[in-house]
Amino acid sequence: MSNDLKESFAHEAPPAPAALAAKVRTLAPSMTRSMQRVAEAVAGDPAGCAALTVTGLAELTGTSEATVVRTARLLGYPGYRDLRLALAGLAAQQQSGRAPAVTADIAVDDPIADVVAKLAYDEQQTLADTAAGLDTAQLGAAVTALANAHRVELYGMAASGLVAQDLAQKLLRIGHIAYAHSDPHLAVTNAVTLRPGDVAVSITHSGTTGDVIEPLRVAFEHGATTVAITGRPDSPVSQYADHVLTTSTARESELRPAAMSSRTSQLLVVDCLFVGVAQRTYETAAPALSASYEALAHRHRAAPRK
Amino acid sequence: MSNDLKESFAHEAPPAPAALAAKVRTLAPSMTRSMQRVAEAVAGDPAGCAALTVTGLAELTGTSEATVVRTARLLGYPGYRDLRLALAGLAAQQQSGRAPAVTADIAVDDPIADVVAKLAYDEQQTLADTAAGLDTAQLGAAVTALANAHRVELYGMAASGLVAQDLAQKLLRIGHIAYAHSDPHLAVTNAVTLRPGDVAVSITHSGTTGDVIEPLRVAFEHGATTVAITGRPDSPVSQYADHVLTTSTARESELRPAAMSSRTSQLLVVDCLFVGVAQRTYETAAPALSASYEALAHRHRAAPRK
DNA sequence: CACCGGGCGAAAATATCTTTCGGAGCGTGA
DNA sequence: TCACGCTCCGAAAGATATTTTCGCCCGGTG
Repeated sequence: MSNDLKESFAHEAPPAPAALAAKVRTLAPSMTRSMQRVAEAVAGDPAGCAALTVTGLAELTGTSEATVVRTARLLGYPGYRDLRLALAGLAAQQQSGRAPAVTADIAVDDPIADVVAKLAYDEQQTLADTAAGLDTAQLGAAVTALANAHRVELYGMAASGLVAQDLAQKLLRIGHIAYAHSDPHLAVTNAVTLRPGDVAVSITHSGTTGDVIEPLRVAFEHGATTVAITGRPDSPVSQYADHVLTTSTARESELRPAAMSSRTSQLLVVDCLFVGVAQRTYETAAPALSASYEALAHRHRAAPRK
Repeated sequence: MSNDLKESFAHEAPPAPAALAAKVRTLAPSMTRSMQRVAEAVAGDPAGCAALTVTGLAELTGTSEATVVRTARLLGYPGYRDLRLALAGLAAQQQSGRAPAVTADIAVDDPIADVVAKLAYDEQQTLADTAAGLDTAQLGAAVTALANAHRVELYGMAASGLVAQDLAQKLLRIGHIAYAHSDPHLAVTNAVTLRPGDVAVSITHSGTTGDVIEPLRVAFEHGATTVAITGRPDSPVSQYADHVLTTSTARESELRPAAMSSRTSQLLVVDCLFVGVAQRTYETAAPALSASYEALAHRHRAAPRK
């Protein structure tokens, strides 16, 4: 009961979240000298003050705990504790506000933390670009072909070869026959054996890698369904591709070779293919997935619970 | 003095500001039941929890104050008070930030366009989490070791094996001696030949893959510098690692195996290592890079003029 | 010069957080 | 199955931080 009175009196309903600096300015004139000192410190360095206890802030401003609490009250908070929380929030907002300042190229003398931030940002950008630029019709067609394929052969060299292997591994896990080839000779001889109903996939960022174009051509001519994953949809590789999936091309720099972002982009495409196939063949894919988990269980040491 | 030991063990240097959800996921498996309850509440409703005292949160989660504090510690904060501040910051960020995008799991009947969007978003999230959770001190140390290494050997199985190969390929391109191994037997026999000045890197998401722990142990015992890239910093693999680089753990679902996001995360770490090494050895790395470009030129067909 | 009133801080009172300690539950090996 | 040892967990003591109380001090005033 006595609470009712108390609450109705504290009509400063919403404690300001971010509009704190403004509130300080508004209320400053009505503050006493000591309180102004506190308010000033708070407005000037929210992050720093958030790290301080009442006592700490009192000392910093050369005042007392009581004054700090009074100031917090004046600013509309129930006490210092809540002001401090608001301060932490404000600091976090400011922090995140100036985040996207890392678009610059990576320089030789960048500190390691910047490298991490820039790389992460660039790769995020690459993912967004790829997703935006992906032709879902082509993707759907490719998924259909893969899902119904009797056999899938993947061709890719160097970094793209790893992407090919990644897809092969995943398709194998859900019971599809899929192999990746990095040896140009074997790739071609392998392509010769393909027939209608089989699928060949070539992965090349430039679209001009002869070593993966050849097997795709052979596969194409033997009647297999062919898919190209490339950053250049108008490149030679597309000639022999029934379905072309376009990866994005990010600007590269000396310290960030194109292989990096093209790989990210290719992997996203490959993941989409995989999930698409898994969806279409869910009946067999799901049990195959869990079976492969169990089969590997004994190769893992007991996990530490603590 | 006795403190030194204690602190050096708690090498989780920076209390996470916004990467809290990621940290919860990373550490959740190593948590006890009660602590998981707390972590869950915290990750689920940062704003709500920020308004609660230790006692309040303990009651909400049906646990005790002690457990709440323990959880806060595990997450890298000195105590609950600091976790609470971080929570307030997180809440403020979420408030100001845009709405949470398509966070839903991928369903069997999702149209292909949704699959693309969800995968892209999830991978972006993974990148952000990884970047936020990466310990730059450990990363820097690992880079230094790699840059000065006489020889680098990489161990990884299945998907992680591809990541290992990716790094090996890139290091080779800038003139470093680096090889990736996927054959457990060869890996161990190879590790035996390592000596001080050499570097061994094991990549395993679970941290429990015996096949890559063994070679790392052997390398460690032979005096080589060892690095572990894992999603579980407290797992067995870390035992033999001079430097532990933590990758993020995303929630997985049936159609989105953990391998997908862990691979993304691992690749970011590996890219950071590569760029770091390239920076440190720029004098030799730069010419090596352009030389390898030229060497491959003749394997590309004429690019289409338009 | 005595008085008054509000601003202010020291210190008590309270709330909150941290640590300690021992009991309960659980897996392990005999 | 039972005893053992282990870790997990919460109650309560102990330490900090916050809020409140109380009265001094200072400047203005009659």
